[in-house]
Amino acid sequence: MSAAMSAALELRRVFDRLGDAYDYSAWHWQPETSRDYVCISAVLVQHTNWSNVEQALARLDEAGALSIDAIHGMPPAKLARLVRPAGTPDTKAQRLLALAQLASDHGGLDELLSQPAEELRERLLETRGIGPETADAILLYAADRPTFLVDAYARRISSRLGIGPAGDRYDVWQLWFQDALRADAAAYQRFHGLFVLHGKQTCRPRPRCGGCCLLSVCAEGQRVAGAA
DNA sequence: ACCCAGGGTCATA
DNA sequence: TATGACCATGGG
Repeated sequence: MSAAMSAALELRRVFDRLGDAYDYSAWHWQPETSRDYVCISAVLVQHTNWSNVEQALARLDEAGALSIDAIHGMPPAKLARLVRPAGTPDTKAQRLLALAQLASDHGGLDELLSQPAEELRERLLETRGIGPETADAILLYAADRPTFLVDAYARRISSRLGIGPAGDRYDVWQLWFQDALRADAAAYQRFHGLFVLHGKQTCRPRPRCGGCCLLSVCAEGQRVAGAA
């Protein structure tokens, strides 16, 4: 059996178990989630706990600024005040403004997102503060394009299972996942959501093993007795 | 009082 | 190419 094939089988098993263990409906980026919400929260969640993002989103909502249009052209200091709970407020305000400007340049968010996937990804990556992961979050959840969203959990969980490529290059990991798992946007959304739901739980950089994770290895990286 | 978070950019070697 | 500093708030 080829390495790619066994990786695919292993990953399918992992997602089956995660799907049994976690309630995917609790995941916050659902198909019906608005595009504005996805785009804004994708920026806010950079290196940030989701609970902080929620606080920032609530403040934006109160201010009537939970949309790309409303953010466009807003004074940076004002926007920074609103997103402060998400951390690095000045940086994130700038990034949101850059994204809103990009949308405006293309006739609005819907028009921007309706471009072919490759062009859209290029435009996003040219935008200051939007790197590969944020771009793919927007592609996958706001534009509904099939792209594997690689995050710290996807890498960490896979590495601890003993699969996945060496190193941490985004494009390498993405190709590896996509080669192993050919799927549509809905499936890639689910893969990502399940990785995060699980990863938040127990997959710290330096694992402290309190109860074991639901995969075949515990958070310390040791095999769990009796696990499949 | 730590450690951590679903990144990205920039400076250095 | 690869590594480290920096951003900065809130939760465990």
